[in-house]
Amino acid sequence: MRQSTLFGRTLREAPSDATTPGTRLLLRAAIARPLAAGLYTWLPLGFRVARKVEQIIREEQDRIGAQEIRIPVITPAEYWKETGRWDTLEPVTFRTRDHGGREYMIGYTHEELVMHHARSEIQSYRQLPAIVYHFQEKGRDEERPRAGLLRVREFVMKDAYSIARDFEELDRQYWAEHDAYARSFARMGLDAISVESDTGNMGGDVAHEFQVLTDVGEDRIVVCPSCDYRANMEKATRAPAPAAAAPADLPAYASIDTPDATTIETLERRLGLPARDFLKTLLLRDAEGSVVAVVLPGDRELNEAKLRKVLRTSAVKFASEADFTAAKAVPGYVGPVALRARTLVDASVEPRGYVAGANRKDTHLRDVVPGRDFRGERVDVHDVAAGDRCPKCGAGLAVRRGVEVGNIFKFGPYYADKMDATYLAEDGTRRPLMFGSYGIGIGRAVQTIIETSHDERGIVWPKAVAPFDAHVVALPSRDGAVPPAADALVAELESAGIEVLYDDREETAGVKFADADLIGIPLRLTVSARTLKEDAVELKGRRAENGTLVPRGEIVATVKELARP
RNA sequence: CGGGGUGUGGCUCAGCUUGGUAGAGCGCUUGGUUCGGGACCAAGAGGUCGAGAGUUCAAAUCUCUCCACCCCGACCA
Repeated sequence: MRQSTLFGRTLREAPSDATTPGTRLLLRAAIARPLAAGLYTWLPLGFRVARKVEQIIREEQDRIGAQEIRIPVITPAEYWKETGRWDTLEPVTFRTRDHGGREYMIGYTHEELVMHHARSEIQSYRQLPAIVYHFQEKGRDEERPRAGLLRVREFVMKDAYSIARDFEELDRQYWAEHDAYARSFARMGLDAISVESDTGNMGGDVAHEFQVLTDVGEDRIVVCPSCDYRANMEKATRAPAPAAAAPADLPAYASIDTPDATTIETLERRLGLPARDFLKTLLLRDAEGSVVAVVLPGDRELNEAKLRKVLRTSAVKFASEADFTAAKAVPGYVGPVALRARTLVDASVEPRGYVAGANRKDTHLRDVVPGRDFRGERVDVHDVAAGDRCPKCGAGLAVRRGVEVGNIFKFGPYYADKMDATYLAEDGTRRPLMFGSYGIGIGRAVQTIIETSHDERGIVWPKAVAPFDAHVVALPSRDGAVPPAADALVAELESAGIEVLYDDREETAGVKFADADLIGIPLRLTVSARTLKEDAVELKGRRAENGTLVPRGEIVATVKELARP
C-alpha cells in the first residue's frame, strides 16, 4: 500500500475534545474518524486492525467448534416481544417501521433471534450441543457515548450463542468460551482478566466480564492481590469485618440538636465523630414506584447495581417529596427509627450504637442500636472499598479501573422458557434449550489495545493486529536512486507475503519518521542514499531507539522471520 | 436524563468583557533552496464566525430560541 494514496491523513495535533491517550492516537494516526456522537467510521488503517482482531476471534471460535452465521441488523419486534425486551430495551434502542407499519429495531444484541432460529432448526437432542456466532452491528442509543470507540452507539460485536441439553453441557460450553476469550485477548495483545459480573438487563445469573485494567476504564474492578478473586464493583463482596459485640449497657437513644447538619461531612465536623459512627438512610423508589429505605454506615457508599438486584427492578431513583411525607421522613434527617417504609439494612451496619437521623428537622438521635431500635432486612448493597478484606482469602482488596472488552453469560433455560424453545430428549420428554451468550466489541478492543500499547510518539501495535507487518520508508535523495530501490524492496517483500505500508511520499525524513512512529507498525525499514551505499536496509523495531543495517540480500528473510509471531 | 462546558478556514486557538475592515500557528497549493527525526524563503487558496430570530446606523462580539459536540453522574462490548 502506497502511503501517498492512503485515504485518511495523520494529524499533528489531536482535536481538543479527545480526552484519553487512545482517543487522541486513534484520531491522530488516522485509525477512525467521528461521524456523529458515538458513531465512527473506520479509516483504512483502522479497518485493517479491526479485521485482524476479528480474524483472531474467528479462529478461536472455530477452534471450539462454534459455527459462523449472520443474522440481520434489522430485527422484527415480534421476537423481542416474546421475552419482554421490546419494552425494557426501549430507552436504549433505535427503532423504525417499514412502509406497512411493522415495527423493527436495530439489534441491541441477538439472543431472541438466535433462540428463534434454534427452536425451529433444533428438534432433537442429537443436534446438540451447538454454538453459533456472528460479527454484526449492534445499535445502542447510549445516553452518553464516550472516549472515541470505547463507548459508541453502533459497533460490531462478535456475539456467540451456545445451546445445550442441560446445565452440565452448558457449563462446558461456558468454560470453552471463557478459554476461547482468554486466548483471543492474549493473541491480540490485551492483558484481560476475567471477573465476576452482574448480568444487568441481559437476564440470567452467572456471568463473567473480561476486563483490561487501565485508568481510562469506566468500570471499577475489585482485585485481590494475593488470590484469584476478581469482581466488578457491581457484584463484589467482602469478608465481613469481625463482628463487634454489642455493648450490653448502651443507654436508650436520645435526641441531639443538629441544626443545618444534613450531610455526613457536616456531622463529622460538628460532633467530632468519624463517618463510620453515623447511619445514613437513603429513601429510594424503584422502577415500579415502591419506596424503600436503605441504611448504611456513614462511611459506605450505596451500590445501585446490587440494590437493583435485591429489589428485582430495572432502575432506582431518589424518593419524591410525597414519598418522604408518606414515610414520615425529613430530607437531610432521615433515620431508620420509626420510619414508615420498607427498610433494608446493609450488611456493613454493625450491632452497636450509631448516630442517625431523627426524622425531625435539625435533630439526630444518638445511641441508636440496630435490632434494638429498628429492624430491617439484612442485605449487601454497599460498595467494596480499597483495603476491605477479600471474601476468599482475607487479604486487603484493591480497586482498579477497567475496560470491559468482553463478557459471557450463562442463562440456562431463561430464554427458552420465555420463547417456548424446546427439543426432544432421548427419553422422549421435551426440554428447554439451555442457553448462553458471549460478546466481544471489536472497536472497543481495538481502542483498548491503543490505550494500553503506546508511547509518547504514537501507537505500538502488537504484531498480530498491526495494520501492516512492515513500514518501508523511502527517504528523499538527490540522485533519484532511492525510489526504484524502494519499489523493488516493497515488491519483493509483498511477494514474500509481507504486508507493507510504503511511505513513498515526498516528505522530509523527520515527517516520515514521526508518522511511522505515530502509526506504529512493528517494523520500520528505511531506504535512503545512505543505506544504498552500504547495499543494505535499515531495520528498526517500533520500540527500539535505533535501527540496524541489514544486508539487502538478507532483508526479506529477516523481515519474514520477525513479522509473524 | 440531570449537571457542567464548547462551537471562529482541515487542525490548535486568539478576537467577544468595552459592538465598527475576521486574525495567528500548523496543514494545503505553486516556485525555489534544503534533505536521516515534524526544514527555510516567497507567492497564494481557503471562513454563511453552529443555526434562526431580535436589539442597533452597525453583531463573531449584546439578547432570546434552537442545534451540535465534549466532559461528569446512572447503563453496556
